[in-house]
Amino acid sequence: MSIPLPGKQVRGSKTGKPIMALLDLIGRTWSLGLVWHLREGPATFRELQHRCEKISPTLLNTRLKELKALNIISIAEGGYQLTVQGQSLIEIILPLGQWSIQWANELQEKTDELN
Amino acid sequence: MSIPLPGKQVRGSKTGKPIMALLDLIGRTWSLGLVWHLREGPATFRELQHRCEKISPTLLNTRLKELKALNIISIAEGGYQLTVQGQSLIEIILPLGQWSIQWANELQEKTDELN
DNA sequence: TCTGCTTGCTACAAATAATGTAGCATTGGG
DNA sequence: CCCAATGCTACATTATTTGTAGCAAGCAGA
Repeated sequence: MSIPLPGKQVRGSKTGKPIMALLDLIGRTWSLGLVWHLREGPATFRELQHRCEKISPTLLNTRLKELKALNIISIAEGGYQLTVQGQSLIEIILPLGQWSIQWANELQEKTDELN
Repeated sequence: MSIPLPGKQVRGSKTGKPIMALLDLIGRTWSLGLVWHLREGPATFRELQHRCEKISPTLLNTRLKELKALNIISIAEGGYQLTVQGQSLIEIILPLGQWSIQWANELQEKTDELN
């Protein structure tokens, strides 16, 4: 799969509108999960495999390359880490943690109602 | 692919931590894109195909079912639309629009520097 | 009622992407 | 020199996505 560069054709947009490039990126297996896990701090390749619980090294490497190319993560001593841009992205996304908990609760209630 | 129900095993978490269920969902092709497009208002099946520019009806239907089951969208007269929860999700995600524009600019600058 | 259209969706084969396992090259002790 | 750990590639298997065709149902007009 080619890297979803804004300005180039991406999934969902012939003209590569930035938001569509981003949604294309995010819509790839593990890509946001990786960013999410890097929130805890820099990590080596094997550490990332561990944080993700289960991800093939093949795909991990593919995603790392994409995210690097798109300037969301970088590699340094200590391992992979979020760039400044990556951090600003994670800040937007952070509330999803809380949201998901509430969502899980309401789904639970809904299921309970049916019993 | 089974629906990523919080509490069940999902990609990235054996115990189905809500955030992992959510990231699993979001990491599926088109799923966030669909939500994004519904932001503009309710849409019929064919209208959604149109908004997405290019999505196979097979997948569209699959995603719609998932999102319905997870209570993020619902169907009514006028077509598919965001539920209250779907709306609160979109509100979190809305800033991505702005973020992506800035991101695209900075990527552009980076590329320019190399020339 | 007989078209002729639109809509929502399914079928299914072909193309692409993700997984899992094995393992190799490199680095850093001891 | 030997051992262990790390980063990563190879590659076959399996799963997901796409693309095209087309059908059943509903509706409007003649």
